[in-house]
Amino acid sequence: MTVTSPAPVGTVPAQPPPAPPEVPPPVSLRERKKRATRRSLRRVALELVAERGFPHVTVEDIAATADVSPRTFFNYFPTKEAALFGMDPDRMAGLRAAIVDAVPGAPAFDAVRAVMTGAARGMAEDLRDLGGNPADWLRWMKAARTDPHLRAAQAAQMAQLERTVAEALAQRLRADAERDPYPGMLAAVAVAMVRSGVIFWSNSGGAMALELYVDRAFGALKDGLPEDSQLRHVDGNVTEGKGI
Amino acid sequence: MTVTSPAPVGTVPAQPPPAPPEVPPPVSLRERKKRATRRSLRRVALELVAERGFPHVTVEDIAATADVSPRTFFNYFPTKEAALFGMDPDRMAGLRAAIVDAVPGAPAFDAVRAVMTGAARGMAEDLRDLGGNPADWLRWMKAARTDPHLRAAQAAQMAQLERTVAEALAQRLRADAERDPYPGMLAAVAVAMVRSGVIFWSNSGGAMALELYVDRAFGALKDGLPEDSQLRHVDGNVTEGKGI
DNA sequence: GCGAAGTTTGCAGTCTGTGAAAGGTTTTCC
DNA sequence: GGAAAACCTTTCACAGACTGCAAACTTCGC
Repeated sequence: MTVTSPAPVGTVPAQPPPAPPEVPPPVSLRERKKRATRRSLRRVALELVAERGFPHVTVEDIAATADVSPRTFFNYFPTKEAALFGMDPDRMAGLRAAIVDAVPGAPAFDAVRAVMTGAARGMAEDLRDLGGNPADWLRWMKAARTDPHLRAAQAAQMAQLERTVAEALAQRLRADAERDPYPGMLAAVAVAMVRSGVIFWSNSGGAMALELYVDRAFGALKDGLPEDSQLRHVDGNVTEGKGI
Repeated sequence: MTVTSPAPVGTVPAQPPPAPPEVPPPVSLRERKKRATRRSLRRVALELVAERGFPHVTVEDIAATADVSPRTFFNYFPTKEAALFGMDPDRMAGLRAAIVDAVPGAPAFDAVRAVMTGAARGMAEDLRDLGGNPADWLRWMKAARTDPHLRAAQAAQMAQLERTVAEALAQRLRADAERDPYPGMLAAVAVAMVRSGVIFWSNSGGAMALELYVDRAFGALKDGLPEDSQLRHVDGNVTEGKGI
């Protein structure tokens, strides 16, 4: 898996990140049922929260709508919030592996950029899979930014993601995460760029693919976060003269 | 507010950020009591959690130890977590104002760097004020990074800080936070740098002032997060050859 | 088939967080 | 000074998140 060709440096635009190692065989009945249940709970949770708001949906509601007992809900998700934001463990593990192995020899920044961009695509796909129309998710994302409860929940989730990324980076760089600030900093920044991408993707009404926004955010970062990057022009609406 | 003087660019190192507008007169008895209660609750919460771990401390414990009713606890903090990590609203407002007004005309990056560095000093002072010996907080900070509960709580708190910073930046730049990604991105990155600073400050055993770590993190960021920055050498332990 | 292994469920109980109303303090204004 | 107003704390009652446990049920591997 070692790439001998000169590592592509500079912009690594949405390069199909080494597809997370597909899990090919083990799809037993049991496994399929579990996945179905998980997905069902997630879908229902999303729907109910979208229409009533987080505080007005109880776990009992979700469970009932998904036709399982409330106790089962907690077999799948540790908290009510997790049903909304939780990445499933498999995907998380895939992400981790991808960061460790992606484009060996390339700078960590570029590797993490490529991987996070790919992860963004994955998230968008998940959303699509979950059904519901785009208008729904956009409304939903807005809620996630508005409602304090949801904000907190999302933050917690992002923190977990960040930790995973940081650990993977430390491994990639053979660094001691306790002593070396670099992996943690890079992880923090990378996750921040993903969040930014998501926000502006949803603000733009999902005009372009999510991954493009995320990749752009990384680009802007690499350029030193210039106050007048192309990001300013997201929807062709060039604003200017914003002070220095 | 278009600035005509050549904007000071480059490092703006730990310039005493325009001291948050001191609240000079209104220290009525009532106000003093409230502050005492808040501080007491906070201190007790910290202590108990430090010695027993977050899940083994109930709000009832905290309230009892602080000699108030459990209901009163919730008059001060919306959640159990908030007692541990919550910045008080005054300080938050001060921060916001500082970002809007700091070093008028300077690039937003430099302004936010200066203000966040100052905020870091404030945090360190708060910790000192709260009493307990340094060893205690260091142990505490470690716990905050280790325990999943605490991590989540801290993340939620940081999200709130980030939002405040983003709004302040938008105001400073006269940007529309909905359309313009820049304030949000910069805020995300700035808060990430503060967190990094805190982490490495605590890892280093509080050797140098917290603000220095935070300022360094900003410096590293400005230099494009080079994989071999001086940050690598935090404790004189130069590690090398970390892949590209 | 059949036992092992894994899942779902009901139950009982703890803890967080909130509204409402009553009882105390502090403040404000004659 | 002293009362009325404003503000805080407390008590009570309650909804809802979450957990441990043991019984009932499915799926798996042979």
